[in-house]
Amino acid sequence: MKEISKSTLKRLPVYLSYLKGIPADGSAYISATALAAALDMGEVQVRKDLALVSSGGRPKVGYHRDSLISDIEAFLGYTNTNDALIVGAGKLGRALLGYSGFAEYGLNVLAAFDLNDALIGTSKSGKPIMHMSRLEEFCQANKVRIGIITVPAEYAQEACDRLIACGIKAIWNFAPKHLDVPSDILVQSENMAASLAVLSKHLSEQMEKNKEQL
Amino acid sequence: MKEISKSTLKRLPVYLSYLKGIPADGSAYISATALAAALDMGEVQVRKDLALVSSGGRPKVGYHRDSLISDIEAFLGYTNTNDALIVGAGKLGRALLGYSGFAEYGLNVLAAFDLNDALIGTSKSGKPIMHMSRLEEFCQANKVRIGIITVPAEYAQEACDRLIACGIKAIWNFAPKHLDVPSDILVQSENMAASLAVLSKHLSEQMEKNKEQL
DNA sequence: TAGATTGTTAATCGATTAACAATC
DNA sequence: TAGATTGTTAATCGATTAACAATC
Repeated sequence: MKEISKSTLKRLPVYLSYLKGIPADGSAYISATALAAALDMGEVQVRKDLALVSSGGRPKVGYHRDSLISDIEAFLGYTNTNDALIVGAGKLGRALLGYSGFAEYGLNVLAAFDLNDALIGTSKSGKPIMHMSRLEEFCQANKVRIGIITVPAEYAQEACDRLIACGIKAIWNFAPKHLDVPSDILVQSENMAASLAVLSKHLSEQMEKNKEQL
Repeated sequence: MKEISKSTLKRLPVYLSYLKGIPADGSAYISATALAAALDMGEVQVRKDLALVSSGGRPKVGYHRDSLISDIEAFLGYTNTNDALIVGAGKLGRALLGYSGFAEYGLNVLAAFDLNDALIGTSKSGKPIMHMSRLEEFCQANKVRIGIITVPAEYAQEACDRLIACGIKAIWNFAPKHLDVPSDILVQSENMAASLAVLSKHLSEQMEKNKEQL
């Protein structure tokens, strides 16, 4: 199989969610051209991306929608479920703990952990919030492969180190902090600050443009 | 001023948060080299990024930390505060409504809106949750410039259209859905599915490697 | 057959990296 | 002065786009 670029990897779930959202009463087939038009993307780019994960494309017809969905899901590894736990049961941590939509991506969040005794117990979602002291024990009892970090920035590295010591191989980091990890561990940082920078710059540029027009 | 690339724009907040986290009792100066080392980045890249937003770099000394922070903030437009509102007061919407850390990025979330009467009132954060029918009125009374969408995917386009009709120029979209907007409106999508794809692929690749070793 | 579509090969573009000159 | 650092110019790399051949 050809190497896949990170940009392609990030576009695949976009295709996937669009494909899943198509009403079932329509055609069973969809072309890369149609996908590109619906998502405002270059059609060559879409075609190339799809070619990397599926060989089901037929000239004049396109891709069979359901097969394409399966191919993308298989490629992304959504078919094996990944058990995860959350470190930090603050607002964001609890929101993620209660979010049921992750199952669609093969992500199964088992529990959240926190130092604050007031939070320990069961959340509204029915999933347990446990004390940090039970983290190691829990990891050994369950095959947890993903750690989600939603603690304040100053505790993020510590949380990260403990997760790695527990044998976790991939970290989804929501703390605005760079994490130092061994090279075999993947850190995926959800960089809200970066998004805000893009928004903020757009608005300040627009304000400048308005000034110029006066 | 030179054109700035989107990749640079997204790295600037990373530098910013690192700079802010440096204890004040250390040196007042920091070099691009040191920044690069701390954040695991290329030092030429950091130097080039910083040169775009600040001219305070001095050979052998580096940048004055506080001035560099100011320069980055000014460049990103964090000095003007942007008023924002949230559409969708579900778990994620309420988590964002209650998050106090956005002020640091010049983002001021005023209120959340929802169709569900049970949610209307005041959230724990002290900020109001209002009925969607009052959206237009609220936008006219306040200078809202950013709309944050946290509704389910199927309502996202509708929410987006209403926000644009209210005069909003930038949208931060948490719904897993592509939004169609006029060209002068900026949509920044927080693509959690993309992050999950990266995590999932990493784990499935690692599993394959383990198999090969048998 | 003609036309829509796929998939591939070549060209372009943009961003990163390397090399180096300038400065304190 | 020597060395650390900045900032710039040139080379490389990777991803996107364009052109085109293949297919049903």
